Amino acid sequence: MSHTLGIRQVQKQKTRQALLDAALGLLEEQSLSSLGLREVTRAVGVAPTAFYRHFRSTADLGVALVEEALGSLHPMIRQTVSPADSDQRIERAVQLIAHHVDAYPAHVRFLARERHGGVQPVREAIREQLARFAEEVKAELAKDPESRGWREDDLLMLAHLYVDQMLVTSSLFLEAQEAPAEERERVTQLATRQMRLISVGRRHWLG
Amino acid sequence: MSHTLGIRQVQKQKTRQALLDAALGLLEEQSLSSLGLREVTRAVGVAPTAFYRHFRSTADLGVALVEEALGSLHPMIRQTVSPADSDQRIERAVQLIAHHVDAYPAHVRFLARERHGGVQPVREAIREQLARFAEEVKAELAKDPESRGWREDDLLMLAHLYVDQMLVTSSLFLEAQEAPAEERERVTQLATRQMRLISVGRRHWLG
DNA sequence: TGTACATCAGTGAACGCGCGTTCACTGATGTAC
DNA sequence: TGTACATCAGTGAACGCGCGTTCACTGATGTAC
Repeated sequence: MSHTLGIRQVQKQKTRQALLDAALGLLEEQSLSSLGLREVTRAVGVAPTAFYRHFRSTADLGVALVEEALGSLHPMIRQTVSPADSDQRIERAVQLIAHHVDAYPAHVRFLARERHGGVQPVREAIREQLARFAEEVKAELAKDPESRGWREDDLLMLAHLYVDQMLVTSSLFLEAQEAPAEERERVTQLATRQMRLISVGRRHWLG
Repeated sequence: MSHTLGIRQVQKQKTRQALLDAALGLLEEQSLSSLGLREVTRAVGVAPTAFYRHFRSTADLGVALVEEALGSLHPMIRQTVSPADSDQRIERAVQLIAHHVDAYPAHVRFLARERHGGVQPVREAIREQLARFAEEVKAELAKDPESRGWREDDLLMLAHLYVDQMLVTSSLFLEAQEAPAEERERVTQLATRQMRLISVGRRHWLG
């Protein structure tokens, strides 16, 4: 006996998703703190007042976008960082990032923009998600034999370094999105070597 | 025979600076893309139309703020990164960053916010300044005996890694600005160890 | 199955408000002689 | 030094416009019997 949503619920979810999609599109060229509620409803084709049936404010919508952009990414990150030969793991990670930026450029741009943006609840939501990523990366790194003898806080420090580096790399791919393949390859090489340098540091960290 | 500015020029510069200062203050709690021209002039106490005597638009004012925030920092960076014992250099850099964030928190916040913000000319201005920093850091690193045998593009890759790491560290100090000394010390330790790990990677990069 | 009532997603008019920009202006400062 | 004119930073009124929010509403969907 499966629980199906009623017609009303289904339609409501559709409208909500349309508002999120429209907002994300509009945010390619501005920040959340200047996004207008009427702008969003106009893009969807509903009355301005319909907005309030789904979100309290554009800040509230922003928090929902953070969940949409990062919530489903945890399993992927875990798998990407799971133990393997160092160079393999790095190649895997860089490919994952390149692919993800290609598939969801607007989400990536939104995160880069609002991580330090003008809307406090959204900054906070992103900060929380990134902290979760760091914890998850730490847990995977801890499985490596290489991590024997490491202090807990040093492992977390390293995990944050990797997470930040992934975000830097995402921004680079995003900027190179419209560029010729040659430029994109240059970014791939740069990102790979930066990750490698960090991994070399990791290998020689103790003693 | 020194050239002194006339009364008119001096007064104009004062008003211009007041506009920049007021804007920077208002930007602590919002992004440039939502900053209003009238908001700024109201904070200064001049008529809205006076704004146009100094800037074409708030985007134009933003570009001026980038220059103010980063333009004078080049000599300091150069000196901080100039050759020295690795641990000394890292300590110097972290102290410089902590001190700079304390002295100019609004400028630092502005840069973090607008680096990926919604105003294209401002993003571009920040990008250019950061590329200059990376080139300057690269030039200092090249002086180290440790850099023998390094390819030019690997040196620049490393320089970018250090510059990005400085920005990450600035954001951490900014978030910890109101926090107790204990938390600030924790940030100092974290930043120091991250820089050290990168430096260890550098030392073992070749071979 | 049919009926009577409740729910609630989306509507549309209305509001007061602050916005960016235009324009002709004023009066202190600067300059030429 | 004094006079006559030019410059130009800042003014203040006016404009049309889009904003967020309120409110009572409509009519399709849901529920109880």
